[in-house]
Amino acid sequence: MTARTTSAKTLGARTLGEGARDIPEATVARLPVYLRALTSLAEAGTRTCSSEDLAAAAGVNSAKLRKDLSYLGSYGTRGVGYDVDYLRYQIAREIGVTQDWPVVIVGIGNLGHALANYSGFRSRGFRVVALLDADPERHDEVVAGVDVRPFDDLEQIVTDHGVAIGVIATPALAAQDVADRMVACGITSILNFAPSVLSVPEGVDVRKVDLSIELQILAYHEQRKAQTA
Amino acid sequence: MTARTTSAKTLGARTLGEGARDIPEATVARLPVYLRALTSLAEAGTRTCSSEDLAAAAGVNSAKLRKDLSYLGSYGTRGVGYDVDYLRYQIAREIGVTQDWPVVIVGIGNLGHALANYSGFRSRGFRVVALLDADPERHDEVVAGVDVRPFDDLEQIVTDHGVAIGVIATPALAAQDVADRMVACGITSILNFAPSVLSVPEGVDVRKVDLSIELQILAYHEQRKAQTA
DNA sequence: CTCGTTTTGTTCTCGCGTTCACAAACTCCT
DNA sequence: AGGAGTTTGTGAACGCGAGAACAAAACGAG
Repeated sequence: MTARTTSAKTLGARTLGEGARDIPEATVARLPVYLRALTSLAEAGTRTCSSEDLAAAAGVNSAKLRKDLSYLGSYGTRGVGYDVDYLRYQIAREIGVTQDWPVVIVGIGNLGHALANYSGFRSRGFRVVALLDADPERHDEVVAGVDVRPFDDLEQIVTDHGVAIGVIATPALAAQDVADRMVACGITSILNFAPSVLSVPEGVDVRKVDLSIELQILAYHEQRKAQTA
Repeated sequence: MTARTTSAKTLGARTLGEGARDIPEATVARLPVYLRALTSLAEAGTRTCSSEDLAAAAGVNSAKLRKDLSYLGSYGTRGVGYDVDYLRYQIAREIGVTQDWPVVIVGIGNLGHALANYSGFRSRGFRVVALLDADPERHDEVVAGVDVRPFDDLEQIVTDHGVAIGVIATPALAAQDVADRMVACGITSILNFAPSVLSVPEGVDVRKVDLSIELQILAYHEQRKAQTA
């Protein structure tokens, strides 16, 4: 009853006078893809594109794309298409990547290293303000220009920088403890790379990325292919 | 029309005399989670568990869990629950992780390192048989007990080891080329970590893991929280 | 100004996935 | 042996998302 992943249900009950549109979760998950496709088009010098073009670049159906964009508003021009830069800005604003998001990463193993160095974060407004690890031997290291600090500094860092998003890249056993500490400090969004199910209170969003699960899904389909062949 | 992610549609049209059950895609995605939960229960010494117990450990609704398991067969006992070891074996067999899956990883940057060292692969039957990189400077390195080899060795390795699954951990620009080469060598399942949309022919499964997209989804919800507050 | 062309925004329908609710089946106790 | 208590497996209802199809709107040619 506690563990809650990002769910559209709680967001549906929103009586906001202003924008008030609640975008379906499936659409939210695709907006970043559209954003990347638009960036790619802009870099190629394209000023305007049709929904067909953009859908092809994003790898989705054009009807689905138009419906997704319609949740944001009417940013296209019939008979013409979408202005690449304008649409890009609108999506970026809607997702929230026009602002700066301070992020802490806990667990500086192989994966933590990779995440800290990942350029895709910084380019989208995510700024790694701290790397934390429980192991004192790592506290001298400097990874990606940020030095590794003890896990107990979490609260200090979170309050100092106003961190709302935390990334867990620890072993499975430590993940729940880290999550609890994060929540206690005021973090309300967690990206969990540890292979464990997290329990968090209402109002905290958790997204899970599990590398081995993805491979297992592929293995299942691969096995099916082999059986019929 | 070419890019196809793992879809239940094509699997539905299957006239297999034997097991012939086509498991819904959503269920397939949860089976690895159940598998991990069962392993965890087994390590804790639990011999038997109810659907309620297992559902709690896996972080899902118990009704959903029971329905998911019912696609595999009737492996429980009413009034008692499920035998942990037995169910674990059945799920593992269904997914295909009882067998050995040779895997190649292309792109040995930070993420490639992390993937090569990830213990969760080996423990589930995935064996990294080769690490490939286009950069000649890396061909001397040994990562996770496997030495890095030139990308052109791909075909040789795939045929030698019967590799069916490939992992792409290259920059975005190289990803499509790598995918094309993989497909040409006979690889039919690709796990793509590069932030780009892959085009592959019918019959090849692609799963995408995009680190920055996950953060952007969290940012969207975080922004919504802040707006109403 | 009018007509034809292009492309968006939206409505409608269908299928999948989730959840509830309950009958069937098993155990244990008396 | 019989009944009370559990727990599974599944039928049915419901809601969300995908895709097709079309009407509304903009543009350009004549």
